[in-house]
Amino acid sequence: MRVSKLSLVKTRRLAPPAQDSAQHPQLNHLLRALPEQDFAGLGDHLELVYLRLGDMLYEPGKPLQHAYFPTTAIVSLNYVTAAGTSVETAGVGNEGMVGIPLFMGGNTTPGSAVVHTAGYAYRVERALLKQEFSRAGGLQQLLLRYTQALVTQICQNAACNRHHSVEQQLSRWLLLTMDRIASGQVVMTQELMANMLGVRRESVTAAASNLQAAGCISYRRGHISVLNREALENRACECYAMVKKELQRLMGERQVDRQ
Amino acid sequence: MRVSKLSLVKTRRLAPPAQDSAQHPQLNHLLRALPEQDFAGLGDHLELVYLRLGDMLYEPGKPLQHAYFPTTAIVSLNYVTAAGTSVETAGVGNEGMVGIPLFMGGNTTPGSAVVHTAGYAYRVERALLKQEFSRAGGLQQLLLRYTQALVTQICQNAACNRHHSVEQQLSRWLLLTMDRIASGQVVMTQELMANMLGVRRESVTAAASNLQAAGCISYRRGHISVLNREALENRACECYAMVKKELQRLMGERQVDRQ
DNA sequence: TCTAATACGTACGTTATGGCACAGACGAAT
DNA sequence: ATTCGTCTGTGCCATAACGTACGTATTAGA
Repeated sequence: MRVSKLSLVKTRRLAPPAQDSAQHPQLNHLLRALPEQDFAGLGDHLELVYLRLGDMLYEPGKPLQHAYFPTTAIVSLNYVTAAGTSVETAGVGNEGMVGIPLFMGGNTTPGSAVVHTAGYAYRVERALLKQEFSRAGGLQQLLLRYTQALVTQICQNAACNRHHSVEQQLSRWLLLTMDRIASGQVVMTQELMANMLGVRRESVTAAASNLQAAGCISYRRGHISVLNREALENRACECYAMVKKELQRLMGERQVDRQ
Repeated sequence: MRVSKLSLVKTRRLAPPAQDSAQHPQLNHLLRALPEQDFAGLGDHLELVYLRLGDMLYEPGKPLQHAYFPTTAIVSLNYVTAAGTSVETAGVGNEGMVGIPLFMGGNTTPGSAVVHTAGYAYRVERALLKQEFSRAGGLQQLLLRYTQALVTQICQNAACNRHHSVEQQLSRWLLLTMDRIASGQVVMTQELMANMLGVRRESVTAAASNLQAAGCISYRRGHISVLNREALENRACECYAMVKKELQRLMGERQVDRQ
């Protein structure tokens, strides 16, 4: 039985790089989009944390204590089946927030949230987030909008899992991940990518090999770079574009609606 | 290319049965769970409508005009891929509501909502729902909780699509559907079920045939009955139980939280 | 520089599902 | 009762992805 290794990641727990000073809440798109008066309630309580690869931000059934707004970290929302296999239902990077159930009222989920790209995030405590959310102001509107974008991503994943090939899915996943990082290089083993996609490691190897042969990407031992973005987009299914478009529509330049 | 026929359903558009009088908003679990003072704002504006098989309650990208609270109808939330294939991302029956994007702020979705079991629903107009939602009272809490339950269902579907067999998925789908109807009999062709699950009709035939041979169900031309529920649950993946449990946890007897 | 651990490549058989084609069976309407 | 449209059963082949096994390459650290 093939079992997810996500929760077993044994990794060099690198200390956070020294340049914390380069971090700023505005690097997170949600925090940046927040009108000043709404940000005020959170600002003082934002805590900068370094998230290491493999850190589990929340576990199935356990109450969440914080909401996280990633800046350079990327977090994967996972489901693990009874048989031990896993899938990523959605990814969260600097465009979003981890901890939706906090304000939805459930406090827990049957899924888990695991860091798949180490980096920084700002976090706030559960009680404060709930309090600010209940003010029914800009924060609430923004978070609800974001939730809808997240739901779109999850739906698209469900469709993608059913109908698209591993190569298409890998392409989609790479594009979505690249959009969340500044470096232009994904640092991740094929084994971990396979866990995200819920496929065999060998299938990822084959797909990556194809993509490299086609000149879309280049990779070496735990590092992937995109060489030709357009070509990669052509090999991906429409799911990438759909998710992107919907995120743009919901979170884009549009001001928070004052209704 | 195999294409979803959901939107092409050509069906005898049966007139609604005469016993409308048997309908009542309380048949919908959300409306029933609503505290009196919260229900008051909606009550007068609820409109009873009969939903016919194949009716599309909303289409990709088109603004929703109403929210629907099914009583005897069942609605399928679908995604259609670029290639024309489809999947159900979630189903909505008397336990829920169709039209989450109304209060999430997006007004539209990239998916669609199609009636898969004809029946009744109460609906309210978009503006009214938004207004009542923004009161930040019991209705808001209830709808947010329900949204989380729905998200759970979608996530579970995503995992299920990846890892479980057609037979397991058919079993899960049947159980979820049975829970939403009073008659104990699902009225639906295998072709439509195949569209829901995003698989071939022949795969459904094979799976249904197995389940019948095992004594779990019995079926004839467009009608399926469950003979042995426990046996069917054993053949389903854990996804059914997970979704059920989470719905119970979030929406169960618990009173709306007054925080 | 060597070694061990880790990551990636490849290969072979198995299986579930898909695509397609067509036959048989049912049931509603004439 | 017959007819015709619809639904279901079955068979055949193609293929994508899986399970497993093992070999090779790269990197970190001694």
